[in-house]
Amino acid sequence: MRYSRQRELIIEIIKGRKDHPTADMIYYSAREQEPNISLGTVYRNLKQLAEEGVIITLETEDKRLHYDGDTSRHSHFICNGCGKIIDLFKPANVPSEIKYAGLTVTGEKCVYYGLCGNCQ
Amino acid sequence: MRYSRQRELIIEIIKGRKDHPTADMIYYSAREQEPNISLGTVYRNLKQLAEEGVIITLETEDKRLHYDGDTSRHSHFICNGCGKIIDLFKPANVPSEIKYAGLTVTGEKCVYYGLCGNCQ
DNA sequence: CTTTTTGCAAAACCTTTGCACAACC
DNA sequence: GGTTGTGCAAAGGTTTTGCAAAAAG
Repeated sequence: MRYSRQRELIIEIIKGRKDHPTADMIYYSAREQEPNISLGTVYRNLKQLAEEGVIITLETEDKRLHYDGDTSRHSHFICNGCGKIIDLFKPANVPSEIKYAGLTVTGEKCVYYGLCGNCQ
Repeated sequence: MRYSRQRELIIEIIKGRKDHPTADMIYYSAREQEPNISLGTVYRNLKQLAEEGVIITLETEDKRLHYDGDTSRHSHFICNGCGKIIDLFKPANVPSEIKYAGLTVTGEKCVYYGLCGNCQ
């Protein structure tokens, strides 16, 4: 991966926020500093960065991919009221059933749904 | 929700298989018994059934929604090799961090990624 | 008879891609 | 200079929707 100003900016944006933005949120944010950046470039870089493991993707019920700059092992909570995504740094335990089934686990994505403090 | 032949068929298809099909897989399966059923009808019913809690949705990295007729509490394993989705009936534990954060959990979706027995 | 559901086709939506040009090394 | 990345616009794939007709109760 070569250096590119656009990619650095995208990485900086994602790593600098904790709200798990979608591609177009990142696009609009990027345009503030780089007015000519295109949506295609944003998508291309996000895909590449996710494949390289620099960032993480979060598949949610809103059908849009969310991105997370924090690659440490953690889970997420999504509020059914306001849609906010909250990091949970105590990840779920891998079910013991997995070893009996002969499966090798290399990653996990656990999402908890419910209501946040403001919404209940 | 009124009775409809098409909806009954869709429910029967989903509840009758354990492979977590996508909308179009269900559509093709449904057409075998109901040749004139439309994709729109399948999508409309799947959405409705998921909202009513009759079936469950699974958001995966392949960007297509998968449906699960088993609504009991369980997790999933997705093989990075063959894409197969395997049920894990020992669900993950809810992280204790949740209660400290003032969150109320009403649901969870845990997906484990790795390789199944055939792919490693 | 009123309301819900359907089939069809078009639209909406998010994401990917082809291409010529620019940037990187 | 060869390769990778960009901007733009068009295309792709999945899901939703408007509408008139059909089915349900």
